[in-house]
Amino acid sequence: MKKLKDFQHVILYGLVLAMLVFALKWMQWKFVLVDNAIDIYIGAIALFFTILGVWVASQIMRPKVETLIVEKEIIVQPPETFTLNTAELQKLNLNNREYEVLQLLAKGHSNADIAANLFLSVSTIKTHVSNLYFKMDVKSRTQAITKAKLLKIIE
Amino acid sequence: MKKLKDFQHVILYGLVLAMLVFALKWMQWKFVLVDNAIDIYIGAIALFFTILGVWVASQIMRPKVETLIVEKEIIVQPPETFTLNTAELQKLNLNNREYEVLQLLAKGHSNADIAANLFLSVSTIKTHVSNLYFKMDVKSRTQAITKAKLLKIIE
DNA sequence: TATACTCTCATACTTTAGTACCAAAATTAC
DNA sequence: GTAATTTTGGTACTAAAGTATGAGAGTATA
Repeated sequence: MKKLKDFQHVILYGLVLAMLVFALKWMQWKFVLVDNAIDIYIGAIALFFTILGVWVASQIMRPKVETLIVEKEIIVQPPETFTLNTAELQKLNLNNREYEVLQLLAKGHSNADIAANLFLSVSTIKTHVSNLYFKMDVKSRTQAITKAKLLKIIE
Repeated sequence: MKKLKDFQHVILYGLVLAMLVFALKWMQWKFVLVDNAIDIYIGAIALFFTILGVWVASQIMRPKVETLIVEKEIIVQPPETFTLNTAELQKLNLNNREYEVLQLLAKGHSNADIAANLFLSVSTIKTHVSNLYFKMDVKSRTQAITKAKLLKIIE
């Protein structure tokens, strides 16, 4: 995908070449080229066109693209990095139901809410909650929530 | 800081040039150059040396360096920062005592505990707690804790 | 089969939490 | 100083939480 700019140099070069040929022709008419000087003449032509070639090359050549990677720090809020502390959870030795109840408890639900949610009676929830407190060594639901969050056994 | 490799091309070019001058000299001896053909001859020389110049330049010249900056994003984890959401706290319009009570509440204390802690009667705590619930639009201490932590108005 | 454990539910009771309403100091703002 | 707000405290009541105890049904497990 060469651009027009590249071709402009070629056209320019072509014009310069034509002008030089014309100049040469003119010189032939004006001055009699000495045979012995033909080598110098040819050499001058060669030198001139070589320099011209170099110049053309310098204009045409594609620039080399150097990729510079700049590291940019962006602070990202960790997307809820909650890692369940299974070790602590195992220590408490809660059964499935008790753990379920604990999770609902921590969400701010009442015993009645939890009972409705799990399709159980309030009595059952009370039993689970009491056992939960005993195992967690707490005396109220607020303490249970605080401790559970501290131990990272619930979100 | 040109390398030896760059000079090799110059040397090569010099050799080619010498060879061509020699070839030209030889041609002058072998064939009689027709005067009329001098233009074509000169043109050929010019064309050849131009191409040679371009080639040599392309080999020697340092390419133009265009720097392309690519930003690479690096994710940085912020180190566990609790930032009090003062905006949300102001919205709730809690007074000092209510906020104090809320903080103790969230630690799992009972009304009696809070009363003892602040040297107040349980009645006062109850009043504060009730007002607190009204302002926070909750119906129990567990909900208050959950909401307070969600809004980041307490640690 | 017996045992241990889980899960369920109930009754009776005590304690705590929460609501409603009132009111008196203390502090702050106009 | 007066008004508004905060802080305090009380009584009376209802609702919910929590304890203690017992017990039946189901499920693993030795």
